[in-house]
Amino acid sequence: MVRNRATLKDVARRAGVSYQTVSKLLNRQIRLSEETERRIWKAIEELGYTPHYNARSLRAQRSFTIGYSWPPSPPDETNPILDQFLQSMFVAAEARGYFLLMFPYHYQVDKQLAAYAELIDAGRVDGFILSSVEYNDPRIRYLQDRKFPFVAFGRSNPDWRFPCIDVDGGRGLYDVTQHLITLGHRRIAVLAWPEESRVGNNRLEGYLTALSEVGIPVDHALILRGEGRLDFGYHATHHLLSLPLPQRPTAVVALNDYMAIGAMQAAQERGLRVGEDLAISGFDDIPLARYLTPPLTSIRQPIWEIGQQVIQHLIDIIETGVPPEPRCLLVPPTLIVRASTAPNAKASALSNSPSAKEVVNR
Amino acid sequence: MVRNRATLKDVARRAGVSYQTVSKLLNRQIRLSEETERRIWKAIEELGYTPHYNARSLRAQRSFTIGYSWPPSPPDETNPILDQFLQSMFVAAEARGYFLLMFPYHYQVDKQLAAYAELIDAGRVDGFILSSVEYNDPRIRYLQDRKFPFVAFGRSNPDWRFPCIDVDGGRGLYDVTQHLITLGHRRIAVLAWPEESRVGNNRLEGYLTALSEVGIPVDHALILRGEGRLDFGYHATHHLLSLPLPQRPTAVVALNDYMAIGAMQAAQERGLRVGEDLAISGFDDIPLARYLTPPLTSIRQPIWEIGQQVIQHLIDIIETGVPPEPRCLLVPPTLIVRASTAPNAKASALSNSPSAKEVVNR
DNA sequence: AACGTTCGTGCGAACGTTCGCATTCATTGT
DNA sequence: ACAATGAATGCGAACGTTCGCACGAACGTT
Repeated sequence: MVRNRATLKDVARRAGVSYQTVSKLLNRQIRLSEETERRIWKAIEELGYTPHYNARSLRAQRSFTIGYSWPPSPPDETNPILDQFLQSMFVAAEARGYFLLMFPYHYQVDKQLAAYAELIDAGRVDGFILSSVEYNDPRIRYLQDRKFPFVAFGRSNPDWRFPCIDVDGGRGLYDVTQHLITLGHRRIAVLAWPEESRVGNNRLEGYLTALSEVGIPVDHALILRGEGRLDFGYHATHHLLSLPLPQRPTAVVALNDYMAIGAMQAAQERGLRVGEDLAISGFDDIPLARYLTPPLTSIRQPIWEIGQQVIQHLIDIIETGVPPEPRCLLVPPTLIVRASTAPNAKASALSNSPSAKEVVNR
Repeated sequence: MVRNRATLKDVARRAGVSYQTVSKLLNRQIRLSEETERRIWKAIEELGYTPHYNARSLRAQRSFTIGYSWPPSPPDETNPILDQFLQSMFVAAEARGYFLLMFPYHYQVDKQLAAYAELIDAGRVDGFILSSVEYNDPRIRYLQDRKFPFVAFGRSNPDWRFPCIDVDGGRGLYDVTQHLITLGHRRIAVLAWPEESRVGNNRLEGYLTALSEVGIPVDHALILRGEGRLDFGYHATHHLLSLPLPQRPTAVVALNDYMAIGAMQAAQERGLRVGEDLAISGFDDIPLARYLTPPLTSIRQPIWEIGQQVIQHLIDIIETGVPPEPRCLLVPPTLIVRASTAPNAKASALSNSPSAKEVVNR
């Protein structure tokens, strides 16, 4: 291992100043004569000097590091936003001189909190990003208790005040439901998540609002709850399609794309043409959605933007010491209309190939 | 921010010893009288002492941190193994007291190397994990030059010597090709990657070996190369299916699941029953594979195991200073046989629902 | 009785920064 | 002409560890 590090002292010696002067120049805490400054920069250049991270952090009591941990996805699912979210966060962090530190996610609460505590006590991180936030999330309670900086991607209890950013899933569901209503649908089923799911409830609200706005009564037989897997979408849709005709839905809104795909399979097995005989929509806009037969209408979350915001916000809190406004920032998702909710047979047939053109709302 | 850190000196004072003694006890560099040791542990416990990371690293000139960066997946694809690979790596790292540091991937070579150089010079990492390694990878050259520890997930130039672990993609393709031959197929097409693709070439070899072993001549019209996208699989398969009957393939082996899905769509559009009229297989075994209609035969990479190995190996190199054996370790993937390569019509029809049972080879 | 050995513990220094205050020197106002 | 100002730089200390060596006591050996 080649360890030829140049230190501040080396630079200073070569530039003929004291090493503290160099430090201050680098931290912009001082104004030097043009001449001296040039000499110092030259020396830095020539020696290829890079400040030593641990020394700086030790003295400054700051780590320029942000901790992040997330629950692994189950073996039969892919996390559709992970890659983009992470990439967006590094880029935002790098721009301000920070890096991300990753650590394992523990489901056991005490182990989980111990992991956060250790990183804090060891001075390894200046703040955390939380995701997959649920009701009564113990991490939020803990970090608030310790007054340690964090920003959450996702909301928690409505009466808690903490810095967070979330996709307005309710808005997404409102948009797609309204879209279906405009197409003439009146009996719209929804494949939802369990009642404990905070994200699920937020989304469901948008559906209910859209219905009530135009005076369509809510039919609770059309709201089915499950674990968000493809199987559930498949079986639930079979169930819906075997309801007596007057109650049978003409459209199915799924809270994620996997359930929507299951729904499509069920419909196709029964000989229904998706988009014409039964409209189906998803959520997440996974890459595959546009390639399905027919292409799936879905809702795209502005993940890149969220990664940027979440990091900027956290660094602001770290560097100013004060959360500017601990309210939750909601960003709207985008409805992507494709053939699975086509207005009529013709549109559906035309867009049956992978190169189908898409309609993006907003 | 509550900053009530206890330091070594606090612990030492309370236990009535010098702080260096406490340090040595924690690092197991010393044997103490039972009595003293108990007092020290008690003090540590009572004060909730956690060693300060930056101080330790500064003195020890080690960061207990591993750097990792990977190319973001294009917007119309999901990285099917990212989540599991990362999770596996943190768990392995944590077990040995390390964490992972993530940083953005730059496509421009000089920027890319600058990122690696800065992390090294700043003393932020003790080693790197590389992935998406290609021929003549500049990162490998650079790190070897600097004699800085790293382990690659993936091979590079055959004549380069560096520590690496890779999935034996050739073996995977050998297995699936042989499987198809056993089912009676003789004209087996392959949807491959561009010639510059190292991974693609490794895999293709297995296909060629399997054919030559049973004396089937290679038909170059059946080897189509493209970018690994769904569209390519779709169009290539349409092309294959319009070949004159004697040259037309009865099976299509795709180098990833997305191309396989495209192939399935093309076949179905032409009214062919996948698994009966045309066998199709993929690679990666994405979660969706088992839910397709029919379920897709694919090849599963032992990602968890690779994450573990890659980290263990790197930490061994870091801690001993010597790469034990710079050869590439190849781990075999697993062939998952499903209905898309069913031996006959009956099997195919039976396994047409999401709950179809799977056959796992090896 | 004198002499190594081992055990348990302590001490001073160093890792490479940043921070606060002190110092030098030229410039300015009166 | 002299104190007061300000600009440019230097100095010592501190951050919390780990490392190498030294030291005294207890013990068995010659």
